[in-house]
Amino acid sequence: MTIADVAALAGVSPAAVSKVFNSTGSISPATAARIREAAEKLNWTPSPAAVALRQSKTKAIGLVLNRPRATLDLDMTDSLLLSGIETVLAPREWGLLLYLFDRASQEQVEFYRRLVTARRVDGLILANTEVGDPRFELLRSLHMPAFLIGTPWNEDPIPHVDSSPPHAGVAETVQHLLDLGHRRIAYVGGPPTLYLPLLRREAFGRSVEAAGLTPAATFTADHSPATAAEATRRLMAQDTPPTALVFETDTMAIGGMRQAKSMGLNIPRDLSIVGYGGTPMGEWLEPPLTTVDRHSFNRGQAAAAGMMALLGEPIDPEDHPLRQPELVVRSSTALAPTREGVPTLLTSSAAE
Amino acid sequence: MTIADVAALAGVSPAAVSKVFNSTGSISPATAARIREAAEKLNWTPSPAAVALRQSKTKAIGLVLNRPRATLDLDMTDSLLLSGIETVLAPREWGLLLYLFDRASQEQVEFYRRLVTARRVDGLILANTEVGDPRFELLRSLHMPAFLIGTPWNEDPIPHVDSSPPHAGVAETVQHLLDLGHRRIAYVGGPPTLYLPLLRREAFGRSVEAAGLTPAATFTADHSPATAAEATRRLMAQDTPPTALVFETDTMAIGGMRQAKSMGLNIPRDLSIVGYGGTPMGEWLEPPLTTVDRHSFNRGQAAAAGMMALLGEPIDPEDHPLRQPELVVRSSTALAPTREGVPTLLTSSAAE
DNA sequence: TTGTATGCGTTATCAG
DNA sequence: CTGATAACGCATACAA
Repeated sequence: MTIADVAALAGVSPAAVSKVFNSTGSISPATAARIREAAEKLNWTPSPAAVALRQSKTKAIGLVLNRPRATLDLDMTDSLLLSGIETVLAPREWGLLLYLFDRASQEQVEFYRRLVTARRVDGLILANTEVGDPRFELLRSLHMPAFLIGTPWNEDPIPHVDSSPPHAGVAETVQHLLDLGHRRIAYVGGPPTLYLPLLRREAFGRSVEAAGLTPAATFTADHSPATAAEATRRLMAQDTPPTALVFETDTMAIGGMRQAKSMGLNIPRDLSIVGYGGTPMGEWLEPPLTTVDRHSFNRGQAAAAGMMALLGEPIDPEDHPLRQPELVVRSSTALAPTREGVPTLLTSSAAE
Repeated sequence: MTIADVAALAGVSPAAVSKVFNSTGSISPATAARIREAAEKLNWTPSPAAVALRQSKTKAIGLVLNRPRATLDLDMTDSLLLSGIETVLAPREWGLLLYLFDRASQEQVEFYRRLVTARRVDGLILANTEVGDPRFELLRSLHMPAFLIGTPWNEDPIPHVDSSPPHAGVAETVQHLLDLGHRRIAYVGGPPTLYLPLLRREAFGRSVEAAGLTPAATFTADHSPATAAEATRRLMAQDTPPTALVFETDTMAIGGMRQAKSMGLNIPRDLSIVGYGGTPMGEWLEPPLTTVDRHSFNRGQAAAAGMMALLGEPIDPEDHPLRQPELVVRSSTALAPTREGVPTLLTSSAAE
């Protein structure tokens, strides 16, 4: 089934068929209809391979997900991202190629270089900005359109989509805890290589300082629940442990929550916990997790729309506006532990 | 950068280059080396578009995931599957296209028909067999190679990978509960449309009956945690509630666990809970979830290897053998509640 | 408004 | 063992 068959059936030239299907050139409505009908009858659709060869465009985009073994498997915001992207591409008949990059087993520059020379996609959607991330420049120098989900770590002009500020929700989180009377609020972050988490932790520090408190933070080697649990253990073993813990990700919060409970702490009575991300699982934890929902599905849609626009596809990114992250208050946060029956909330002086 | 450039640099014809890169025909080692060197220097790789056009092969496979809105977003075994597949394809330079099928918004036959006429992939990996599933025949009639993760509902010869039996782990689960002294074990299943879950529930019934007990089961409208929670509520509100609940999926178990706890039940003291699937999150729930780990990552690898073999790629599926599901006993299961201090385990007569 | 001719980058066939 | 040539299916420039 080729364009020639359709042309023959419609009694026209292949060129005419092509023009109709690309709404280029001009074809009389009558013959256009005849052509469409013929194509329909033959169940014909332009061959992506031929089109790709002819136009050097694949109508496919690639999504690169970093796969830090321990984390991707646990957090599901990536699934939502994926889902959102596919939802935008599919109706437009664009393909979505999935690439997993495993830092542990491959060299990054080489990885992207191969991706580019493979020429399977017209553009790449990236995520997980790192401090000093060389990918934006690299891809630009390789002439591969790229779109970032997140914010570049420098002034790089790479098109991207992210909430503004990127750490949106952190200040609200702190305020929420302050409102509940918490004065000893600790932050549990991961490694400082990922940029967005870094911004969040800085934002946390600013918010806490603005309230006249001294920020306390602990950092772990990765974002896995296991290391977050260990960090929690150490924090809570102190003489004057925090009354609230803010985790850099939901995955960490889950690990921390479990650790706290295994230490006999009641959440939220003895300790309030907040995550970040909005994993759907949060709602089903015990207690349900207070977190900042980043609306990953919508984020994926926005990114896909942005990428399509970047590639010249007729799409209005405004149709897929990014929803700002929002603090979702569930039951893992509550009034700070009282002292002699008086909620800290009502005392006039901060606990420290 | 085309094959011609490489040929020129190596001082040979394009055909020679092609032969070297496809290890077809015969080329003297000397010139072959020269050609490889030239290709390396020019950073050349065959254009997938041109190859696809010429050979009508895309070196890409598609993975179709059914997306029952509420479920995909919660359970992560799909992520693991994806990850496993990609891990096998990437090193061989095959692409992985992701397709999401949303039953609610599209007609299935039409969906697959489009997928086939689009000719973007050489084969399709399917999952989530349904009773009466028409896809295997459909794709066969459309001459699209398909590989199933799971088991066909009928005698369909579609190549597939699954544990044997498909419900492996269920009997072990029941035995585990019996060993703990449970006699009132209820099953919480989802809709009867999905075939593998159906097999599991049947296996549950058989195992329980074999122990001389009467199987009790409740079914919900979908596999979401919300409906599983509601089912749990009803089950536990009975006069003589079960002492153990077996859920059809981990996602359901999570919903059920939360519900039970909100009813004041202590898990596992008052109620034992078992899931199925092996979601990585299970380890971090409170208490950690006893479940049957299906090794989804490995399952994905096996499927990818099977699909590649089916498509004639030189790969030995034996290199990616399927690991059988295994019961992972964590803390959501324990001795059945005692009567007057005596564990049911030690009484000679069953509770009912 | 429509048709013709050409080339996109490869590989398979066949002749050398 | 190697090279010339045609064809894969389509879209574009240009001629009609």
